[in-house]
Amino acid sequence: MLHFNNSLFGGRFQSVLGIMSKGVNLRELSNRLNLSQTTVSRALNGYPEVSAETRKRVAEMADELGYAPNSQARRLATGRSMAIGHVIPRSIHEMMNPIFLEFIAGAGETYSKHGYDMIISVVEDDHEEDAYRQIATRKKADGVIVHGPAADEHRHRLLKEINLPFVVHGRIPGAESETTWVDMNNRRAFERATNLLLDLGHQRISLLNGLEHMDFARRRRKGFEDALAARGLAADNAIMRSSDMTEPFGCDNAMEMLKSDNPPTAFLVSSMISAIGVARAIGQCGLETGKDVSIITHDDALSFLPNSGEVPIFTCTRSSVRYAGQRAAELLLDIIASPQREPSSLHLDAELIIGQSTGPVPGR
Amino acid sequence: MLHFNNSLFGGRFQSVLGIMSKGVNLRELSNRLNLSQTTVSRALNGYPEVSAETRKRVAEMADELGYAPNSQARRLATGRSMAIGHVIPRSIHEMMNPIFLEFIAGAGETYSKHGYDMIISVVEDDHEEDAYRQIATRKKADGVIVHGPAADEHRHRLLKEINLPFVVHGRIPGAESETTWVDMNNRRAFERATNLLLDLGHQRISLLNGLEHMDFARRRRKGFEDALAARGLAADNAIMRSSDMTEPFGCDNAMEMLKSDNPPTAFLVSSMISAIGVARAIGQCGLETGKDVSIITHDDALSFLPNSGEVPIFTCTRSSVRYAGQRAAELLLDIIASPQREPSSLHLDAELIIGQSTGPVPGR
DNA sequence: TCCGGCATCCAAACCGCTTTGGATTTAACT
DNA sequence: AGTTAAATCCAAAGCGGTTTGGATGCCGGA
Repeated sequence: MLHFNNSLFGGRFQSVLGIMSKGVNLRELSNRLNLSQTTVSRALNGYPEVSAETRKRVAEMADELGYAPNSQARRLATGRSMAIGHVIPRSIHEMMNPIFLEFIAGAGETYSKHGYDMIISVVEDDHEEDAYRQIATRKKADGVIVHGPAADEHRHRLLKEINLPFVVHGRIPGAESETTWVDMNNRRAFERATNLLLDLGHQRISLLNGLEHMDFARRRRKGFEDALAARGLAADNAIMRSSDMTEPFGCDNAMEMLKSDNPPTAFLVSSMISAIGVARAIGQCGLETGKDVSIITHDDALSFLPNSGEVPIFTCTRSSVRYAGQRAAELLLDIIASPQREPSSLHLDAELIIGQSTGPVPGR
Repeated sequence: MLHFNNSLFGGRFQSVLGIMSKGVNLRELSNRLNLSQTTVSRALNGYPEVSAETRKRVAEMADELGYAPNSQARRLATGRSMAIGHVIPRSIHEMMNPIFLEFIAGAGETYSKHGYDMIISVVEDDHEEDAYRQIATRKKADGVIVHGPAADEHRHRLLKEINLPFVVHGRIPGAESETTWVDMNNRRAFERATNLLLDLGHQRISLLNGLEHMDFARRRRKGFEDALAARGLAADNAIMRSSDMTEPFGCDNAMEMLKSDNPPTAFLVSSMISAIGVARAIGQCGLETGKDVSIITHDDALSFLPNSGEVPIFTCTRSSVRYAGQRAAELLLDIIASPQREPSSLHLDAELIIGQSTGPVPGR
């Protein structure tokens, strides 16, 4: 009688009758084929020094036995972890924003297309540096994406020091030429948006911006101010706000301003989510969006907030972050594949799309 | 003159003057200490058969050299990948929803607290099964979380077959007792919400539900219908909709119904996002939310859509998905740590919170 | 006939860690 | 003094792949 020692199957032995597959390793596979591990490995990985016939045999047996190489072993042997890291500090993650998610989704598509894994670590703020160091020394990932660069960003220095390939989503002021990044043209987009409002006769425009210690928000503000300045106007701090881009942020501030002595006739908003809040405030004041008060928002093309249709709800500057995610991931994989060649950064342009939320300034 | 061969440093040699750390492995470390790898490994991992003094020496040298064990090697040796997988099929991910993100955020906290990595794979719909199989055979993760169970769910069978530990976010109908899950009481929550509306005199209530091939949406609908039935009322298909929970879904449908001959006086909505849409529609019809028309929504406590304050904007049933994520992750880690002991599932209760969006039916 | 070259395939080293199965030393007990 | 037990430490064998450096056999050309 046959004696089965369970441990032979690595403890994964499941049923004598069932397919007991899913447990073979390279050694067993090569034994079954009467070939060396070398040959089998090469056959499977498409190396040339293996005859077509052998390769076929190997392939067939491999999938008959349900063989798939153990990731850890392969990673150890090759020295590549085949994974990309995304570290998100608590502070960002407290306000876990959908834009991040959408970016991740895009990047994830690219990764899986290229056989890479995506690993995400949420860490305490003061452990962020640690997290990157660990990724590098423990070889957890072959590269990382840097999210949400601040105005006084420093992570890129660390990453260069520890020699961990990276791509920035956004731009690091002062380091544009020495880093690879994917960003949209924030300044230009907000400049155009502002010009549109100015053309419609609006002179008193409120800016509801993202957190201005972030680079993107600074650029947007600059675009806004540049456009005003070009027409000899100055921004009024009384109607500019900066915060996490939540719905209530939009509503509360809009409400307050609309009720003030000198209310804005238009709002330029950094996110659809807050723009929805602004629209709510306008409604609650008994006013009509696009008629009494105009709104232009930036639209990241989030999937759960579609702003499409023949005439979109919101007039907006639109740029797909998901697309940015895809491309950023591609750039990163490029860098990893050939570290010598400097891939060029990517400057995405936002479209300016006219929707229902803008109209000429009332009483003009 | 000293001749430095870069490859000696694994190519990671950076500067003769700088700390050229971050490259040592266990062997080098043990050489420096004149100890065996065994002893060093044990010292570092807290095994008892090492003297306190030695342990201290090891620890000091380790962090002087910036030693950290290579993850892949450790994983290969221990057979545990120290990672949890989340596979998200395209179809879900197309509509990459914020609820998922928030859950992930919660789970991520737990993982990092326990030294686990989180790996996310976005896959084509027809490769979902493959993805799970690969996770198991290639040992990519020690367990997975099953997201968004459908009414006719089958993934749990596969996972049991391939012996991959898992926890379900939500419940699998018919498999409640044989799987570990974390879910909120969807039926009860919607029943209570409906009762509240009925108590306020609303008789004609619209249900804007999530996709009803999903288990959670079915339960919610059941709660709604049960409450109606208990008062001898029947649900009217004309004012019930089911879809991805986007903003326009809420707005468009509410608009259509409000303009109909027999409009609802209240809406029961499955997500804040759609509820915002409903509120917009109400405003556009010149009506007032909470006075002319009532809304109760489910609130997943998404960070970018806070619905708090003294009197929250929306009356809601609230349950934090982030918390669910934390707990689901904990359960999963428990299962992995001690596979024999069946951890109990977790049934979260949603709070019913009165906000500004409900009021007695007009004209009562 | 002999040799170089090509096409195939293999044995063994290696990746960096954990862990088994002792070996050695020291302290403690008869 | 002679054993025994406890405390430390180590050599070497995995874990499951990839990759280097040949070995072997077969062919055509000189």
